[in-house]
Amino acid sequence: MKPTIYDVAEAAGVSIATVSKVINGTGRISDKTRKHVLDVMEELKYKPSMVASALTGKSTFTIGLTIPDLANPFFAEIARAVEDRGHEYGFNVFICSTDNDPEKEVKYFSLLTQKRVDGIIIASRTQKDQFLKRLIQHQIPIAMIAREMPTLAVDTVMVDDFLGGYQAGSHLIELGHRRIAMIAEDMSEMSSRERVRGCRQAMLDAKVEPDEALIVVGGFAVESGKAAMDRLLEQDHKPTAVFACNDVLAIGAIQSARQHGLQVPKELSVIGFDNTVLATIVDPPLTTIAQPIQDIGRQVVDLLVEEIKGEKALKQRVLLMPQLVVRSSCAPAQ
Amino acid sequence: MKPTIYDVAEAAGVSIATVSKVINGTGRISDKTRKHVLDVMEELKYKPSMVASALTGKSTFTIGLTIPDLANPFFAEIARAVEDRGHEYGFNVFICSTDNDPEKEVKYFSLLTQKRVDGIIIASRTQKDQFLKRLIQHQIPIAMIAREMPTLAVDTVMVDDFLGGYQAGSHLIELGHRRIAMIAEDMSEMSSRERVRGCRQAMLDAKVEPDEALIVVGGFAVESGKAAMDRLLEQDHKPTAVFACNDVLAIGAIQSARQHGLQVPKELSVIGFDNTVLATIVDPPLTTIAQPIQDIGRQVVDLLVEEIKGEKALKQRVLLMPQLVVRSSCAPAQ
DNA sequence: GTGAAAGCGCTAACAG
DNA sequence: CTGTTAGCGCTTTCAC
Repeated sequence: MKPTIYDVAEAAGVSIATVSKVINGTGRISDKTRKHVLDVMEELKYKPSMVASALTGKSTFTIGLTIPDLANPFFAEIARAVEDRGHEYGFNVFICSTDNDPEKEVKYFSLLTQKRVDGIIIASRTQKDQFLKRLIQHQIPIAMIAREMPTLAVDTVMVDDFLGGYQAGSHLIELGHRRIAMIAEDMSEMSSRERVRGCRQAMLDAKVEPDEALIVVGGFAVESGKAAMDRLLEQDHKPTAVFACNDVLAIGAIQSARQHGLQVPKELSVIGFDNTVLATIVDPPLTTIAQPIQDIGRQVVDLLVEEIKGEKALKQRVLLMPQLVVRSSCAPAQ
Repeated sequence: MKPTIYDVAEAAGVSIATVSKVINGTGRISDKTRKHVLDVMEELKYKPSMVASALTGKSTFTIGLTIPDLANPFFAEIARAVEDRGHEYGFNVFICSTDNDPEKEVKYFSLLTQKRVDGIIIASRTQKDQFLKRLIQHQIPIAMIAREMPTLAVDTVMVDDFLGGYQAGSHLIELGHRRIAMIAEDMSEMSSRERVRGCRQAMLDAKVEPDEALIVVGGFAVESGKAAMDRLLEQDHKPTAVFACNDVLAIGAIQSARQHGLQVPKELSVIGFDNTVLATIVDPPLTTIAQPIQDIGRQVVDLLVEEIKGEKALKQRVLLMPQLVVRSSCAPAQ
C-alpha cells in the first residue's frame, strides 16, 4: 500500500498535523523536526495524495483544455504551449477534442467539472454563449482562445485578424500584385471575415480595387482549398496572387496551381495564415501570417491562473499581434 | 456552493446512502425512490464529486500519457487516438510532453502518481528500464507504445518495424530500383535498425546487393534529413531511390533532391515511414509505410484498461502490422 | 512548537 | 428496501 500521512507521522514520532505543516510550509515548526520529517518522507518515498488534499478544499492543480481536434497541427501546437505554461504553474491539463460537436463538448464539460478541475480553457468553437453562461454561473474559472469577441465577460485572448489580413494584403501589394484573390474559411465566422476585410482594406489603402469575383469560401481542408483555387483559376481574368485564410487552404491552393500548370511563386503568389509546421513543409515554403502560438498559450494560462487564484477582479481581453513571415511562396508580380 | 450528496439527500428526504446507491446503481432501491432521487439530482444540478469518490478507494478515471512532444504530428495523432479510446471508457487523459528529457519525465510521473491516475501509457522514449521498474513496483498499471522490446514484463504495443522496412524495400525493388539508399534515424535505436534491416533483407531476397555507402543516419528533423540526402547525392554512384525511416526525414530528402535539381519521383524515388498528415501535404504526396496509429491508440488503451480493472493475469505484447501506402513519390527506375 | 479533533464528499459494510 | 456509521488521506482551527 502507498504510504499515507499517518505512516510518516508514526515513523517520525510526530502527529499528522505536524507532517501536514511541513509539507505545506504552514504553521511554525522547528528546523529540527522539519528536517526529521522530511527525511522520513524521503525514506518512505511518501508523496502526498493530491486527491485527498483536493477534497479538503484545496485546488486540484488541474485544468481542462477543449479544442476541436488534437490531430490538427495548429491545435496541437496550442495544446503544447498550454501544457508547458500550465506545467510551470504546477498544473496538469486534460485535453479534450470536441470535433466541434456540441454533444461531446457538453459531455467533456460535465466530466471536467465532476473532476473538479480548477479551470477550463476553451479553444473549441461550438460554445454557444448560452452554454458558456451556464459554466460561468457554475463559478468555474474560464479563459478562452477566441476567434470572435464573446458577448460575455470572459477572459479572452485573441489575435488581431484584421491586422493579419492587412499585413497579407500589404505584402502582396508591395510585390506589385493587383489582382489578388482571397480564400476565406467561412464567411459566417467573424474571424475569417476580419482577415478578408483586412486584406481588402490594404488594397483600398493602396488604391487597388478588390474584385469581388476573386473572393471565395474554402473551408478548412486541403481539398476544399484546392477546389476553391480551381474555381479561381478557371475564371477569365486570373489572379496573380492569393491570400488563403489558413495554411491548410494555402496548401490546397498551391496544389491546385500546380495542377493547372502554374508555377508558385513565379506565376502565382500564395500567402497563408497561422504559420503551423505545415508552412515549413510544403514546397515552396509558405509565406504566411504567423499567429503567436506560444504567446497565445502563455497568455490564456496566465489569465486563467490569475482567475483561479482570485487575484483578479476584472475580466481581461488580450489582443495579440500576428506577424508576416516571409518564405518562398510569394514573388514580385510579373 | 456546489450541491453535495447531503443536499440531495435532504431535498429528497432520504439518507445519503440511498442517494449514493442510486448514483452507482448498487444495492436495491425501489423504482419510486430511485426516480425521485434522480429528479432531485436533476433539479439541483447535482454532479457527484469524482475526487471524493476517488478518495473512497474507487478509481479516478484518469490516465496519463507521456510522449516526447505533442507538437510533433505523429504523437499528436497518437494522443488523439488515445484520448478517443480513453473517453469511450470514461477516462480523461493527462498529456505530458517530456521532450525525452529524463528530468521532465520523472517530474511528470511523480505528479501523475500524486494525482492517483489509474494508469500510465508511456510513449516517450527515455524510460530507462531502471525507472520503469520502479513504477511497476509502485503497483501502478502501465502500458507502453514501444519501439523496442522492453526487457521487462509490461503490456506493450509495437509495430513490426522489420516488416515495414521489408515492405518499403520490396516496393522500391518492384519498381525496378537497384541502387537504394536508406536514411536511418539513429542506429543505436533498435527500431531504426530493424527498419533498415527489413529493407536490406528485401533487397537480399531479390538478389540485389545493398551498398553500405548508401546507408546513412539522419535523425528526426527535416534539416537533418536534408543534410543526409545531400551527402547521398554527392557520391559518385548516386542512388535512384531512398527509404527514409520517417516522414520528416523523407521530406528533408525531397527538399534536398529538389535543390540538387533532381525531380521526385522521376529521377529519385522517395519512400517514408509513419504516414502522418505531413505525407499528404508534401509535394509530391509521399508514398510511405503507414503505422496504424488508430489501432495503436486503441490497443494500448485496451491493454491498460484491462490492467486497471485487474481482469488480466498476464502481460501482453501486441504486434501491429505496418502497411504500404502508395502515393506519388516513387516511380519506376529509368 | 506541536497535537487532538472536526470535517471535506463519498462509499461500503452492517443493521434494521 | 433504507438508514447508520465508520472511514478514505489530508487540512485546519484551536488548545496545550
